[in-house]
Amino acid sequence: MDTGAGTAQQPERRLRADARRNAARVLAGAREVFGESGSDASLEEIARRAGVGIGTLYRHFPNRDVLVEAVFRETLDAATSRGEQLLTSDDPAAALATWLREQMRQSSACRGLAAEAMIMMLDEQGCGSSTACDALHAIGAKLLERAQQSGTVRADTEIDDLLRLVNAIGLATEDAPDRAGQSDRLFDLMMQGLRS
Amino acid sequence: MDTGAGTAQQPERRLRADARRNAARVLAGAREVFGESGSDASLEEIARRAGVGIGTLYRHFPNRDVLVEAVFRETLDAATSRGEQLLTSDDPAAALATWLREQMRQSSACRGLAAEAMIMMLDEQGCGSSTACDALHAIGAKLLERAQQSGTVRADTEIDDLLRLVNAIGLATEDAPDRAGQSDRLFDLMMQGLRS
DNA sequence: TACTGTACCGGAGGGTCCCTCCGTTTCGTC
DNA sequence: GACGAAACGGAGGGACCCTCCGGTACAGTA
Repeated sequence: MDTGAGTAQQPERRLRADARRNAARVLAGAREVFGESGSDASLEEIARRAGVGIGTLYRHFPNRDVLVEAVFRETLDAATSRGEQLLTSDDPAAALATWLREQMRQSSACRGLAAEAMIMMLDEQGCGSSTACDALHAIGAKLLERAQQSGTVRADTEIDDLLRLVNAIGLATEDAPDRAGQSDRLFDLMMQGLRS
Repeated sequence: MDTGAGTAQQPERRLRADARRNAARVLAGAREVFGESGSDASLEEIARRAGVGIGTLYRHFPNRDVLVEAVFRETLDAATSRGEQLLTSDDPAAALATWLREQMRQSSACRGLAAEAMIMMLDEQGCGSSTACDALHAIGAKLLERAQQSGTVRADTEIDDLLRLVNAIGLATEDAPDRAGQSDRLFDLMMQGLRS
């Protein structure tokens, strides 16, 4: 989890023990509250839940986006490992499809938090400063490349587009009456379009 | 524009002249402010811009969604007429594609307001009470049906899915570095998947 | 035109949230 | 234990949401 430095993974001086503890608490509270109310949940509620003053929350996470990104980083890491695992599959097209579908499922979890966070990161200049996001992209690109080399997936596609689309589907079907069914149909449509 | 009844198009008793005037002002203000700040703009700012008390705004539009929907109704109507026009095209697949692409373009306008509004409506039970939205759906369904009958578009698709996806693309590429290019690529991918 | 009932106006007010600032507390080190 | 620095936490100013109700002005009637 690395709560050693609050926001980013810079030079990183060592934090005091209480600071480390509080950052972890805020992160846990944020995970809880975001999960309940989406990424526009009250930061004061998060601080309350974490048993921490609002000032402390702001010191560690100077704005909402930083906090969302921090909460989201674990998810990113998990997706990256999952991608690495799928890279060894002997059906590259299926591996890509599986990975993307999992991304979509994930993105509509947490009341759209994951999708929002992902799209936010995609909007910044290539994931901005987030190495976790870069890693995810790299794995995705590899999965896509393998699928393309196997000849079953269109060559003129970029992972950035696919991730964005997959997250868009997750987001747009977030509150749909038949969410699972609809997102699956849309996903299939996308995969259909992806075939070469 | 029909500001005769503020929220919906029910039995509609006649409003007093000042009430009608104020509703129109609020609507105009809302269009302005939503356009600048997206659909989570301040309602008080809208009231200020309209030169109207906040209480007046709330009487005519009891909550934010109603106001967004009212602002959005014109757009909906325009899209519906455009669809009717395209129904006479002799290339049904191209007509569908054109119409959907225009929907997408529209949906990323107004800082995502249109897409949010559309998705909101799709989430309610079949457009809820909005006849404008129902009309849009009906036209879209006809366009799709014609394209399907021409044999160039998959038969197992519903207009609801397509509208949702198209709006999702608009929404997800809203702040993208290369918005137009990216949304076009994603749209093409979708259309590719739509071919039978 | 003056009158009157009422539909409508508008803003004060209580609640929530955002974010900053700074006096106080706690940690780590000597 | 003492001390400097790091971190805490909550008060406070500003913005927003939405409701409520005293006041205003419209639209019929005489």
